[in-house]
Amino acid sequence: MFSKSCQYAIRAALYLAVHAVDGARIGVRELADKLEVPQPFLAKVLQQMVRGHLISSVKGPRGGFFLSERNQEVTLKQIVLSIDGPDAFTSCILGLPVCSGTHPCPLHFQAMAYREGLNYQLKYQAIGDLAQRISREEMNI
Amino acid sequence: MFSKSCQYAIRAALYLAVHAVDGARIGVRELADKLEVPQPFLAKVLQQMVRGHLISSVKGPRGGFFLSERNQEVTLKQIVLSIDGPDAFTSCILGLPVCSGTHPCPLHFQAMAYREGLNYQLKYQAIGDLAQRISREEMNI
DNA sequence: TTTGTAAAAGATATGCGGGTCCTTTATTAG
DNA sequence: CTAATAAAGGACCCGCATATCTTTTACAAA
Repeated sequence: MFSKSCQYAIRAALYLAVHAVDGARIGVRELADKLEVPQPFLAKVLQQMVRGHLISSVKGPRGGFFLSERNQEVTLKQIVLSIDGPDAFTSCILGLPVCSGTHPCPLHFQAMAYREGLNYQLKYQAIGDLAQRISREEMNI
Repeated sequence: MFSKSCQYAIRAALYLAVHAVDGARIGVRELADKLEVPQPFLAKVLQQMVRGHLISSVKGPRGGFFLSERNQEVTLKQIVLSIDGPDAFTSCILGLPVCSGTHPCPLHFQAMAYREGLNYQLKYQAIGDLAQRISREEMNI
């Protein structure tokens, strides 16, 4: 479903939303440590996210990554779109090049029903909001 | 979601169910041709399916692949299980090693709803039945 | 202005799913 | 029995996501 990059991206964004509060910044080191993912690779994903304006960063001492006000409004869908591209939700589950409502594959409608459901969720989950739920319910990231 | 191997497997099984009727056999050549997939790779997938008793084959002249009575009862879920293994539906959508109802990731319940629905469909779709729907509604395979 | 720090950037490696090729074995038609 | 045919099996290759390493750039504190 999601690529490793995308999974890391989502988890990193959520971690920042929960922990990089009140102007605090978090470095790759801590981030990679807490998420238990390879540090150099995570760094790549993070800078890709910065370029896509999904998260923010400052260099230098006491620098690191964080979420601006605007970043808090970013939805999970935007992250997926930015990292994995637009095909993640639209491509045929059987890999057919042409598969639509009018020319469906045998699994088209089943797959669509459930993907649209998830799609809808991601579309309306802003990182900031989700972060509150995570803190409240003590979820894993 | 599904690996290429698994997609090919499902499509091949469905093609056989629709076209390899009345004791007719179909060779890799035709199968690869009609499904528009690489022939040697499809051959691998097919023999894997034979070993898993998902489809049947006979060697020699007029040989090829086909579905026995028993094969017709095979469900899509069995195919997925046999090719992609049991993690296809159970692994965490964010890649967390531990993610369950009691220790959920932030997307656990949304993802579950989505996957369980599809899972249910696959579990109860026998290849033979699905093939009839495909013929009836002239679907792509 | 200098120095330490941390991200950005670029170049490079690796593992594995995906894909190919070649040889062997089984079957069946003649 | 033989020859033709088609699947089975083994060995191999390749591209890309994934991962790493090194150098450069920016910033902040003193």
